[in-house]
Amino acid sequence: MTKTRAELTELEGTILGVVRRGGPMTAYAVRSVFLSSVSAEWSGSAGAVYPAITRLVRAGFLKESAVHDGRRSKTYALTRSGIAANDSWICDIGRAAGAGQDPFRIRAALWSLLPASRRRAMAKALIEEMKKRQTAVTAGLQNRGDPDAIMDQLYCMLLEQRIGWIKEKFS
Amino acid sequence: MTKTRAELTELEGTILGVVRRGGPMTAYAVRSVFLSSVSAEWSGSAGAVYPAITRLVRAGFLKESAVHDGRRSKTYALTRSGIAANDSWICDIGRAAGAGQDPFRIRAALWSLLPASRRRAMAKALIEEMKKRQTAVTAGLQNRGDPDAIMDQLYCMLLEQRIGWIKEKFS
DNA sequence: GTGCCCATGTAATCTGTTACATGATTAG
DNA sequence: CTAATCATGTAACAGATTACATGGGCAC
Repeated sequence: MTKTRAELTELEGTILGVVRRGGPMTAYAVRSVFLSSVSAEWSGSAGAVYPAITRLVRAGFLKESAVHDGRRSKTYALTRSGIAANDSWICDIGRAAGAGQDPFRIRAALWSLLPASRRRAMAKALIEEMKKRQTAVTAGLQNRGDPDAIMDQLYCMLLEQRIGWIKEKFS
Repeated sequence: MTKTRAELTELEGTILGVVRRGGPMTAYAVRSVFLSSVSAEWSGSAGAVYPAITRLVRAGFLKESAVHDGRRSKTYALTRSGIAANDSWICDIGRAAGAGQDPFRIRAALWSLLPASRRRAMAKALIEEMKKRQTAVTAGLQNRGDPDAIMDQLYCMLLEQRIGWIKEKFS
């Protein structure tokens, strides 16, 4: 009886998704996706990714793939049960309907407490930052053969809606 | 020299915000806010809230308030520096512009991998769940003198946008 | 008086972060 | 050859979760 956790963490599920979409790849490549992504908010730290992959291998969801690149790298791919596990993870309605610990919403609820001048300054700076990120994401969408396309598109929509909301409320 | 962390965690900042808006209150009352909130996604676990409040007291951001309720409860309120700390936390542009580890976006990026029938079933169930949450949040907005109003409103907007997006993409 | 909610806390565990350590391979 | 990048990992630490432990006050 191997002790098995009931559900994948968000990081584990995301790693499976990245490998599934990106084809057989190394742990390092998975990290790079996180490190370079504008909208996937993980540090991509080795201390998280390597242990997570170890867990996924032990659980039988990832296996070392035959594909190698001449380096000393290990390349991973999803197993059958890895695909099944990822399927039910992406179909987890309860989690998909939530917004996580959204740092924008949590703050927005408190902005009314600020003095008007500071609130206006904050709104202006925030809109600028959001537009900058939209630009960065849009540029990324054009340059790449893009695995992150949908996530980035949704992030852009989110930013668009929020910029509108801030303008309406704090201007 | 007391060792002081540079920035508040999301939980710490949120606790300060809850106490600031809700007036002097007990740790238990803070937990109840998290436990009952549809849109603030924390477990409200004692093991997170009590230690966090202890840290905030030690940092000088919360103090035991004079207000008591006849029980053995301790009631907390923000200090001057607690208000200042919360102000700069809610004005943290870098974090406010992000969307956190949004469980919807991460999954949406992978739904194209599902067989069409399963995808349609998932889309239908998800829309239902989202509508249910909208109803719950809307009901809450009417019943209460509401501290969570803005956060819940933004959650509703988010759900509205996503329901539209799912319908457009997966129907 | 007994069950339920108020109220506070701790212990074990898990996951993720930062920072460090190491070495292979390739581009200039 | 040497610097940058590829590549893998560990150690110390922080923060959150679940589950447990405890006890006071109130309603029936």
